[in-house]
Amino acid sequence: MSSVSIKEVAARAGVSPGTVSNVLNRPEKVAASTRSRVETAIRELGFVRHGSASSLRAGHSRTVGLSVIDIGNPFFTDVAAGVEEVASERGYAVILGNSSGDRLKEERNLLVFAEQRVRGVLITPSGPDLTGLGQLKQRGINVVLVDHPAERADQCSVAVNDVVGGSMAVAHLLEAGPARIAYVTGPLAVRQCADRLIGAEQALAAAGRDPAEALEEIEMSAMNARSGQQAAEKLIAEGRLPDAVFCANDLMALGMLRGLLQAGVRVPGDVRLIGYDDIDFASASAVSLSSIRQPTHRLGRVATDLLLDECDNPDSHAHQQVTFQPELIVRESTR
Amino acid sequence: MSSVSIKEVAARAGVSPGTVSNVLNRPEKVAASTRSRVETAIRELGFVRHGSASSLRAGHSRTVGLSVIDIGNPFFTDVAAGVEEVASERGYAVILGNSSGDRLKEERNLLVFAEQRVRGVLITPSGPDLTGLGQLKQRGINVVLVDHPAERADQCSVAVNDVVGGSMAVAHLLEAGPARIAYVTGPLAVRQCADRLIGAEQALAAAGRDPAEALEEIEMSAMNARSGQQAAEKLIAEGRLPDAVFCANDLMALGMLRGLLQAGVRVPGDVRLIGYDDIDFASASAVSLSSIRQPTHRLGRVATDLLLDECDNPDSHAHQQVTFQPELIVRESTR
DNA sequence: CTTTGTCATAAAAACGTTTTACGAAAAAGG
DNA sequence: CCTTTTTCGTAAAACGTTTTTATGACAAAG
Repeated sequence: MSSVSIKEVAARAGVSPGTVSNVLNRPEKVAASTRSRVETAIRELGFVRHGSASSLRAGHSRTVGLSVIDIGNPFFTDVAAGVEEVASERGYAVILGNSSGDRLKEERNLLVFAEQRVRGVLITPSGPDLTGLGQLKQRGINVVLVDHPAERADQCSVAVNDVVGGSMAVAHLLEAGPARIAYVTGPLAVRQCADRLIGAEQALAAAGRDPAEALEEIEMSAMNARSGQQAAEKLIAEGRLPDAVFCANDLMALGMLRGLLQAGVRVPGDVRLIGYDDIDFASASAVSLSSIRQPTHRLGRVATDLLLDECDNPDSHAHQQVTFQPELIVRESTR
Repeated sequence: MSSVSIKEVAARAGVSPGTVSNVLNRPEKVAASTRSRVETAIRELGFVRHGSASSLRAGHSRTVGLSVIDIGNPFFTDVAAGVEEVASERGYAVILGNSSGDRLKEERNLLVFAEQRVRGVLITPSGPDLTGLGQLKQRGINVVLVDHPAERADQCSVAVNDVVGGSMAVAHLLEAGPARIAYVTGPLAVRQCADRLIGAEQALAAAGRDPAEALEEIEMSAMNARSGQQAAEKLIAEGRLPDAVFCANDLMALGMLRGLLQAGVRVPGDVRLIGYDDIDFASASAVSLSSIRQPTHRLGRVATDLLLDECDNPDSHAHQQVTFQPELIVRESTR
């Protein structure tokens, strides 16, 4: 109720409102004695700056929007944690939006962000169509793509090379000798899934094998543990187990692991298994899971650094498309 | 850049700015013909309401703050997903803060919320000291406690009965006959951990056993898979394995499971194991984990419903302290 | 002792909405 | 046909900041 304004602070400190604003925003512009007088007044009155008034007048807020595909996936959770860290350090608030892979929901999120006049948006697009983002940029809202390389040089992006990751995974599976491999994936319309497949095929080709023959694709609609287990049941029902399985993410790999073990298939004895993302639970499962590690937390941090740099230094800012390299983590499931 | 204001919409529709505002906020107050004229003008110009200006004048924003203890824990992730769903449905934006169990960080979050003049705050307090929340309420910001029962009747809260949950877990472990049980927990200063211990002791007492003798407490500083595995190593090093282990959350239980299996201890053969939270990964692990399920998603949804009801109907709103009951989920690890 | 320049502060005008008080026109009532 | 009520719109005043321009004091320069 009792909202104390800059005016009351000014009155108590015996200065004008403008001076209080200067203390808040350009402390160096005001004499040390007045400054400390104002500061104690602020403390005594428990004044908190009114963000809306501030951003209305200043023309920009101290918030960023974060739109992710699935907040339930540890991958995105780690990214979000990194984003929150940096934003918080630099005095920005994070507005969270969960698109659930739904284009409509994603657009609703962007509308909310626009209404809040966020300073910038961090987004993992749910699909290949980025028109909505162009509109944001027209409105002066900066955009950084997360886990999605920018096609054009006029914007920042952070991503991890999924082709390389897919290649690493399959090359590792082939180390044990020629093998028939199943690639269990989410929708191939999802860029990450498609890129990992390309990498897998490259690795097979490099080993002198024909992908069409040595690689079986199993495309599921969801990318969670349940769908991984369903894929396992399908493989078992068909009766011809592959020598190795590469899952497009760890959630699916964990489901696959469970399905295989339940059916009495030994991992890695009968089937070698590798996942993707290296989520915490990958190492905690009973047969610890080999995986492709992505620098998730760092992804979030760097994306936010880029975004806030763009916001705070619009002139000197140079757009960057950062690509990280994934890392192979070998554990029991492929030993 | 091109920020179109309500004025330009008004000009194009041939009405006054006030009328546009009415179309936006009280559509029933304006004649159908003018309304549609205004609406097409809005569409044609791509007008988006300026949230800051709106909340400055109206005195309240359409945002809520969410402060959680660990966004990396699937428990909180599920809660957050529920919160985001409801908020989004009702046109509110969610500002996310991660306290990491750090009191200072939590206060910084609350300050940010206050600056943004959020309509309300959803918070899982990181400790027993709730003074910071009192200040918020003085400022007219509604507060709903999440996973923490309110002590006083003047505010809303949603929680799950942790005493009952702890009791359920241990009673279930005792079904197989008298057993020596280890309770592997996070800091007992955390209410949830302490309550689950109380429940555990009650269950033992009800079975006619002396808790001091039949229950060993192992208190770890963190509540993740790593600390669970450390606890397992400690138990094994000491050489006297309990008959059953109750872990204060599933992350610790998964670590415990891994530690035990690696040492050749059979689960549930040698040691029966139960966790808490029933996170997705509990059922996906190779020896699927018995657990105490909490309605996490629902917790988030109900909390947000209560908060927004309090915001939108301050007069008719009746404070509620909702307590859910947990549910025992039996899987392989205790069969 | 004047003039010039510097600097801290004051005063006032924005920012884009919502809201209040009020008028005009239309509908209802006699 | 004249009142009374109702409906629909307008104009203008907020909301709490930031920012620009103006002002006055005081020091340095002449």
